[in-house]
Amino acid sequence: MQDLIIKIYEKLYKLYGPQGWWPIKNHHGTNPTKTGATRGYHPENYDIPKQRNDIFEVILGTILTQNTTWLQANNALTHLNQLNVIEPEKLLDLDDTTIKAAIRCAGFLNQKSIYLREITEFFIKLKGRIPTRKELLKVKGVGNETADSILLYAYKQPEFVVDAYTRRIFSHLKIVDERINYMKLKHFFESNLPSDVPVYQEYHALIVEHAKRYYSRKPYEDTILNEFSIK
DNA sequence: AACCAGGACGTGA
DNA sequence: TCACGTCATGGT
Repeated sequence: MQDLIIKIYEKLYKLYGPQGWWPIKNHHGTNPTKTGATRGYHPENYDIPKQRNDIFEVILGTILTQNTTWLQANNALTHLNQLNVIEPEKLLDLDDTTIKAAIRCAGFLNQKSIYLREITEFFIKLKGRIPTRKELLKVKGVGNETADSILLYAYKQPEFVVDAYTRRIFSHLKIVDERINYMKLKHFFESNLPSDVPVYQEYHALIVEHAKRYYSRKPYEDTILNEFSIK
């Protein structure tokens, strides 16, 4: 099984190459081969984010992209950037109406405006310390995937990120049950991979990239990974 | 015109 | 624990 999970990773990596997640606005690298590419990707640079505000920006992005496309989340981030509030203290100074107008394009503006405040207050209280997963899950608006995304992409901690695409692909290949819950699927990957941050970062990004192409609408016709299908 | 998008929360079995 | 409705905008 370990062999299978690694082989799928290698196949996807050869197909799409390094993805350069998580995109950062003020990073000017681009990856022109990406579908729907926006600026900010930094393939093969696993040292990003480093600055406090860049870490903060990744965290804002994890909230904003919940159940929406990255394009819309990125537009919301652009608006926040224009307001010069991709800095925790400044974001808290901004009134609710302005925040909602800025993030409106990412959907769920009422709850996300609350979530952004909650995670921002939490971030400030950390004073640079890396949060635990349990701490993150206590923050309103941070569920399993967002917590793992923050840990893996903002803080470079070896926490595998699972999303709807992950379950869709691997259950379609009959490797896992389609009703497997988040934590079991997460542990499935973590127990079948070396605990390596760049690998975790790339694997999740590659899954998203592959799923966007072949798993957005039924019937799923994945001829690329078909060779790995069990039975 | 329905369906989907890099989910989370509250509720009731 | 698990299933379900709700939250909202924008693209296909």
